[in-house]
Amino acid sequence: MTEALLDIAEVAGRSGLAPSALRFYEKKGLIAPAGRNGLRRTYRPDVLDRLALISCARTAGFTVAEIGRFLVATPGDTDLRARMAVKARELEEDIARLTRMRDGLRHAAACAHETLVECPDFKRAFAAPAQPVPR
Amino acid sequence: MTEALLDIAEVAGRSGLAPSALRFYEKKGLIAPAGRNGLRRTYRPDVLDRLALISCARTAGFTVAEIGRFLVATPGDTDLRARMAVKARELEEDIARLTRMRDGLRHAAACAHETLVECPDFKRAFAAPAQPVPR
DNA sequence: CCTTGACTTGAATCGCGCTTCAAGTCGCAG
DNA sequence: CTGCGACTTGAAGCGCGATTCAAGTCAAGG
Repeated sequence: MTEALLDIAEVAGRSGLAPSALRFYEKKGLIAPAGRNGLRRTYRPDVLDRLALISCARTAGFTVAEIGRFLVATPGDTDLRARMAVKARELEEDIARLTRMRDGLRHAAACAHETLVECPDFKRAFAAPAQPVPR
Repeated sequence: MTEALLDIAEVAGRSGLAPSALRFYEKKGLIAPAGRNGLRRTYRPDVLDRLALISCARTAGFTVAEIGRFLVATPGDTDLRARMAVKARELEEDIARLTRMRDGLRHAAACAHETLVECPDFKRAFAAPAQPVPR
């Protein structure tokens, strides 16, 4: 356990993130090094969990700022809990959209219309509820 | 049917996109006006379907360039079909990630740990298979 | 001690997807 | 014909999420 701390390069390697990204996240308050070895940042291993979470949230469409807010959440922060619930609902919609898109793509990879746009099945997948605008 | 064509403002209104976005998409080859009325672009009504598709694809994470490529796809373009299949598989993963994220958020909105990061249930939701790196 | 080479910093740059802006052009009502 | 106002253009700007760069600093090894 004398080697408990990870060098930034180590963290970069294991997390799959660039060192520059780690510094970027630090500047944004998402992570913090445990200390330094000379100038070199060193991290506690559990930063890897945090980074996994961050990556996941990023690819789920959260902005870095949002993630930062979530990461400092305490149980008393009902405001933030509400925001989380909202986000969960938004994710629901995103999932539905992605699912439609996936099905559309699957069909598109198989159907035989001149161009995608002419495939009625494909189009049907995107009766997007963007702006109903009846008239 | 003498009024078959839509003015750009009309299209913007019905599609929920800004006129500037329409011009932007045109520059990128995603859409084309049917003609002009003076300087004013006019569109065939079916451009709305196309725009719905585009919006959907955008929110599904496709870049404008990708969408452009998909839109000109012909049945013979096996390359592109392959790419679509790949995209469909990627979407699958995205959906899985979003689902995990949603579940994590739902839990987070309810659980009672000091900070999110300390909630083992929450963390468990993100055993991200980013970089396994066994040793 | 002096080199090596991986890190450090802040600032600049990039790619994407638009939006905004200044300046110009048109159709149409009066 | 005149003026209004909604459009046109190309170019510049913006927000985000990083990456890249130049210049500096450090620990360890020869």
